[in-house]
Amino acid sequence: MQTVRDLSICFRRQIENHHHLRVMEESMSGFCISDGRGSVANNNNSGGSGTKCGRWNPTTEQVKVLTELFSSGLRTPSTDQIQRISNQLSFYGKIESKNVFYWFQNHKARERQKRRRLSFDHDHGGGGVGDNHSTININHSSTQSFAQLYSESEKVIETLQLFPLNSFGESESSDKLSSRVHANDQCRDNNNLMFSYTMGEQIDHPPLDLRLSFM
Amino acid sequence: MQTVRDLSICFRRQIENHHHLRVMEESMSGFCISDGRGSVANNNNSGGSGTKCGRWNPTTEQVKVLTELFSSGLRTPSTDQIQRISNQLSFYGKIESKNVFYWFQNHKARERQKRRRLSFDHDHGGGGVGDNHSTININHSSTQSFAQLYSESEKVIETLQLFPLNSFGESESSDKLSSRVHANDQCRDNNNLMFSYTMGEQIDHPPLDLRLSFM
DNA sequence: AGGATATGAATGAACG
DNA sequence: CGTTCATTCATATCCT
Repeated sequence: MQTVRDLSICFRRQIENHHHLRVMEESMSGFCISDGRGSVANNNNSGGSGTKCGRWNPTTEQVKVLTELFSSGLRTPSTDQIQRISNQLSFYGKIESKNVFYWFQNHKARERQKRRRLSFDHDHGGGGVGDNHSTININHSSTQSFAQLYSESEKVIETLQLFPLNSFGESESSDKLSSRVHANDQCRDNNNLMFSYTMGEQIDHPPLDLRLSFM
Repeated sequence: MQTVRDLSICFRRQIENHHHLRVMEESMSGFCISDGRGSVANNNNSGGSGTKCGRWNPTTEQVKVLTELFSSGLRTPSTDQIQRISNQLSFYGKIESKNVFYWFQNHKARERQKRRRLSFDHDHGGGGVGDNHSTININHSSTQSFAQLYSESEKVIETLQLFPLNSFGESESSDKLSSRVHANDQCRDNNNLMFSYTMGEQIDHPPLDLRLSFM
């Protein structure tokens, strides 16, 4: 399943077909604190499915669908959408809605991170001209409408994908950054007096009167 | 209008080549479920070397106490309580009141979110294990005694006026240690349960309805 | 074998 | 309060 890695970078690049297939059959439920690293390496072929447990291991089909959705512009599915997607994907193997949730969360974050890194490099490398427009930045947060589209005609999705559908007139106005709390006082530790217990092991409990200290 | 977020990110992205310090304080207290963030436990204080302090990293003891409080029924501590709790927990390591505030916010929110997802998953995937479908509800499973105490002190939960109050001018100010006004019911924040989620439409959806073949 | 990378999962912090 | 972002941890997988 090394496809995933590459997929994330390009938009809609066709997933490399893998040999194989192999429906999944896991059915292990919930958690299964894998006893140790040694657990099965399960280096099966690309199927990548039947992992032991403990962590969802998406099927190639699942990844494929998710990726396509993502490249279609879906970035932050609503709870409702997550559910639907999850239901759909459960066909290919075990999956929970939270998996879908995390998947999008991670995917989005990592894409952003990547881009950030790139622009960062550019900033230091060249004249700072924003020449890297290679990214579309679909920032339409209107996931709701998307839900509609999604559930009805997938054709429209394509539209979304084509362009932001949102004027760029929006100014950044990054002057504000007021930030209410904003932990500005960082690194203020080391005023904790006395030794730190945590080292060796359990300390008794020191001030545990919390509960009793109600007013 | 991205505000602080966009700006702050660029600065943090550097501290990462760190390659795990993974202290792994062995032996701790009995078991280490390693809730996500593993068990870095305190990397703050005690050494002060890293001073990485970008973000609060709760010690196991802190988490433990917070969790107990939560399971006792405390969900939205008042500023006052936050203060107290923070003070108490500072014994175990660096902590600020805002951390406590956020902790409860997050924990509460995630509890709900999880519950929501679970119900969904069960409704459609698992074959209807429990219904437990709506109306959240606090799970006072353990430490009932605390619940008792807190239910009295809970006072008006809605007093959650944002915390800024970093001014620790006065000390504990345990002046009125008996302002137990009324033992009002604490669980007033668990009455939401929105998301109607129309049952009718999403039911089956043969697994491949996602027709993403648009491209 | 072991390091590097990819990525699932979790969570602190913050926004609207 | 519900969401979203950023960061970190834990693994699985890949690569040398």
